[in-house]
Amino acid sequence: MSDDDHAKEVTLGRIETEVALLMRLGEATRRGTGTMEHRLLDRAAYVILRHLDVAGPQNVSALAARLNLDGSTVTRQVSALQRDGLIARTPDPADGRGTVISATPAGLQRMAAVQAARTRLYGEMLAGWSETDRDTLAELLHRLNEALDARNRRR
Amino acid sequence: MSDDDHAKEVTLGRIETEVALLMRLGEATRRGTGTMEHRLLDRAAYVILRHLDVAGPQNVSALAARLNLDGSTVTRQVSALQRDGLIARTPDPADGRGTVISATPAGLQRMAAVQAARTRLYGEMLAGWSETDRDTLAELLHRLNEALDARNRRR
DNA sequence: GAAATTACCTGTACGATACAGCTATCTGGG
DNA sequence: CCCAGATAGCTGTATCGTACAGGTAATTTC
Repeated sequence: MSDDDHAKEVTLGRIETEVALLMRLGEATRRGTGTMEHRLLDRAAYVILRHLDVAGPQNVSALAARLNLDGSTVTRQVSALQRDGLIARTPDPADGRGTVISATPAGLQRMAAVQAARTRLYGEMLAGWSETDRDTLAELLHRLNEALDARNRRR
Repeated sequence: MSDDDHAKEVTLGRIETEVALLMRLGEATRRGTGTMEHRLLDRAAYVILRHLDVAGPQNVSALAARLNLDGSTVTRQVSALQRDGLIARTPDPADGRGTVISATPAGLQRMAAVQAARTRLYGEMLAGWSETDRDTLAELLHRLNEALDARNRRR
């Protein structure tokens, strides 16, 4: 193996390590913020509401596909959200089998509160960072996610 | 709010978004690689073996504290690993209550295989990236994790 | 040396998820 | 136009990772 290949290998190993660590820490953080604002919304509920916010009302299958989840999982999550009044189910006028899921104002408001709390948290954590570094992190994470997503969809 | 503050807010929001997305994609990837090498080791097993590898034999409490997990969780994970011959439990000579957990050669080898498979995966995904970008990503992720960890420990 | 603490284990519960199977509906080839 | 197959969503069931509460044994503290 050339020196270059070796360096590349090392870097990839570091990325692997850091991503694994981030997943663990992220989980722990989510759990740890138990009684706080975060707890208003469990994980899946948050991502569903978020997606409804940016992508608009849509049916269960579309949500499942977009979020890489099984349809049954989304069905249950959506049921819980409906019970709490955070989303509404309406029959799909164009397809009798379908149900269109839309976020309610209460749902969007709740989601925005959680989002704000999380953003604030990142603000505290990254207080010592330069704006450039924060920007670069956002950008590289975005590209990493694109790569991961592309790879997931390919199979 | 000044323009600068606003820009900062936007960046933090992006970071929040991307981290959330990464967690989802990471989960999906882990699940998706069902029949592959990854499956040889479920998530917690992998991190435990990894930690034993870098930090050496230690007792359950130390592992739990380091991995931000409840002691009972580690106990069970360790039991499963022991059943599979990947770790060994020995009584702590210095403390009759304690059990020292150490990775077996089989455990280390299995862990290394998973690690290699994951690293290879990152290599494929990030094939189009410059070495500089990969390096920067590793570095920024590392710093993000430090920040997250510091914040978790503070409370 | 008794009281408080600690280490680990076990029972139990919960949340998120997947897969298999069901029903209702839709769609395309004859 | 009709039926065979596909699709949308729901429900039953199983698994995994995790936490919390409670128990027992060993250790530390005063």
